[in-house]
Amino acid sequence: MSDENFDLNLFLPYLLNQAAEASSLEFQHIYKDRYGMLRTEWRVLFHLGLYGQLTASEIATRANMHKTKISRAVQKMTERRFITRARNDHDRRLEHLTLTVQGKAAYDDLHAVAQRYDAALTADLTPAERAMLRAVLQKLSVRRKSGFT
Amino acid sequence: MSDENFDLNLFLPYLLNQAAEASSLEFQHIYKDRYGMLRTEWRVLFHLGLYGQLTASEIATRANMHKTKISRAVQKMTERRFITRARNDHDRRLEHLTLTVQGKAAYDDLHAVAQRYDAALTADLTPAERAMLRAVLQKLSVRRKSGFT
DNA sequence: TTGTAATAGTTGTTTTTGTAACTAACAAGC
DNA sequence: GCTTGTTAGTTACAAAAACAACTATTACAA
Repeated sequence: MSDENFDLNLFLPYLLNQAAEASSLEFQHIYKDRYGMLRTEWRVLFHLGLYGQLTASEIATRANMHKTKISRAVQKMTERRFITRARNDHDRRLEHLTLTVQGKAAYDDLHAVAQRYDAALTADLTPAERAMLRAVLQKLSVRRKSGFT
Repeated sequence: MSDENFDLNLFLPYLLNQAAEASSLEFQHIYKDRYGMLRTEWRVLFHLGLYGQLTASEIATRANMHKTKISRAVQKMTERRFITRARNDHDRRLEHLTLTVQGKAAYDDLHAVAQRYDAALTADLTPAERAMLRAVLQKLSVRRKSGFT
């Protein structure tokens, strides 16, 4: 139609979304089936597993998720004994989150899966391609403060 | 923690999601602000704009979206006079969708924005990097029939 | 102090999505 | 003709996300 050079599959935001969805699909099934987790919950689990004790806000900032999402995820994961919460005595607004033994076990399990999963996804890429891909994606992940028209 | 080599920002599904979200953000504001469209609606618009007359199922297949999403998007866009529907006389289950003049205008506008937007996103990539990125993302976009554990 | 603003986190309400069940139309075998 | 199965699309209900308003606590300045 109007421009033969433009194809929806070449529009980066669209293409990225397709790739993100497709590549998340199987992994999503795994954490859902094994632990009944939602995407947000899985992310919280990994943040705590990888980076240790964090507050809800810290996770929200690191993961670019709204605090209400974190709040509800933490609530559910606390009920299910994956997380323990501890008030900070010096600033009682803060709550430090940590994985329980059970939470750590779930994390270790999914962490191992994630590594293998990632390896499988990138199996047919050259090391150079892998490195480039990650570098470019990191760049694209930076939230630009708008100014586009 | 357990493996120093594994960082959440190196886990491809996560990284892809971050990049997809970040890179969609500004564009999302544009089609939402200008035409009150949702992501699904924007996608339908582009499919019809780029590929001409299609049925709902065809769009669903091409865009990897569930037919209920398409159905609702089409309904809203018909109300707003962006799309016209026409029954197929030979198979009255089918409905051919076409953009109205207004729909075409919206498409043309957003299409131009998309091109500039894409260019801006990839401005600091070399041509080789751009080509490689798109090729890899296309590969990753293919729905694999599970079989992972 | 005390009043104002800022931050952490929660709760309530509205949108949007996901899933399953449904209607209508066609196809193919008997 | 009649079943039985399949496909296109819609609708209804449940799950999840987005958004705004809220409480509680701290910071800080008049």
